[in-house]
Amino acid sequence: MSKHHHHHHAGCIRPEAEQLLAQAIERCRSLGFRRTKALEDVLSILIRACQPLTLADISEHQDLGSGADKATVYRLLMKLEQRSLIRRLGLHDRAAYYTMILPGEHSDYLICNDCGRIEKLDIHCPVQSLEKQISKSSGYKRLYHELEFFGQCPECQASA
Amino acid sequence: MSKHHHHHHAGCIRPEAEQLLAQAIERCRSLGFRRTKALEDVLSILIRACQPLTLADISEHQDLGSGADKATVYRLLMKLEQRSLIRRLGLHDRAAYYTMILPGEHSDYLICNDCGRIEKLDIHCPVQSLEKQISKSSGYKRLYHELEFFGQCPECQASA
DNA sequence: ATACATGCAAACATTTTGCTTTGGC
DNA sequence: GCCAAAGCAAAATGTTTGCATGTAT
Repeated sequence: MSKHHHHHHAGCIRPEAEQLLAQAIERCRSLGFRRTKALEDVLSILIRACQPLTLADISEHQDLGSGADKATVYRLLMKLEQRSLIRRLGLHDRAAYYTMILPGEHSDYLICNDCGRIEKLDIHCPVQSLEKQISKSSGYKRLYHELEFFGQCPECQASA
Repeated sequence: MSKHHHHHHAGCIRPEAEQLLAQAIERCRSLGFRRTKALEDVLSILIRACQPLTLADISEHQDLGSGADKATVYRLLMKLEQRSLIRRLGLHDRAAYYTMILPGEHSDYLICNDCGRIEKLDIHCPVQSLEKQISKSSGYKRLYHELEFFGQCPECQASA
């Protein structure tokens, strides 16, 4: 039972959240989404969260004022992912994680194998430049990458 | 239905497979594993596979001569992972993937978002050196990383 | 009015566990 | 003979779908 704790830090401070939300909604509208409470809530939660969230995280989130059903949230996430507004990450938990795709923001993560804690890494990612090169040599298009570091966090070292 | 095809390439050529297998078994023995057919089969399959395999891939593999039960294979994989003989990867499929940890072999992957094809990348990974640095600044121990590139493979581009 | 979006429940896929039996040591 | 490992079956977890209803446009 050491794994898969969800650490719900209160969302980080994002002064431009309102603005990002408005933009995201606008983007959705132009893609043909209807403006529903569930959509606004899901976008808002994802934008304010400074870490990837699971379907359960979102559909049980206190800010989901609409109390939208898990299936509804799921379908929204699918659609948002297809339209490249969000990205699905595989972070080794059994569940998939979702995170907002924000212009100019790329994140790599540091994950504790014991407690499941996920930390955003503040590093200059050296992989970006590789992408073009790989795209060219492989013929793959629309390339992006995920880089995750796994290990044992200090607290888990102490309690082990 | 475009995702999650499993591409069972015949295992790549690995001339030293026999040797690696013998070593792995020896390692297991020294860790207290009993020498069972299921263990030998699972190790053999993982060593000969040149790509990560899911639990289903392994427990339905033709080389699993013993016909070991899925639960048995699962428990073996758990144990092998705990003892760091294999590594579990999250490659975005719903299922977890497993791959042998071989000395001096680190792999990064290129994965098609449409058909699920997984290709091992033959690149000089620029992240290795970051690990020490991150370990130092974060306090995490036993660090390793996963780097995956996702995109749309040429075939899926054609059929899209 | 029409389609898209939702809620609820059920189906699926995969992982994980319980318990009895088998077999390595 | 003892205890780890295997087999079988069932539970648990998370994802996905079907269908009737509600609602944004």
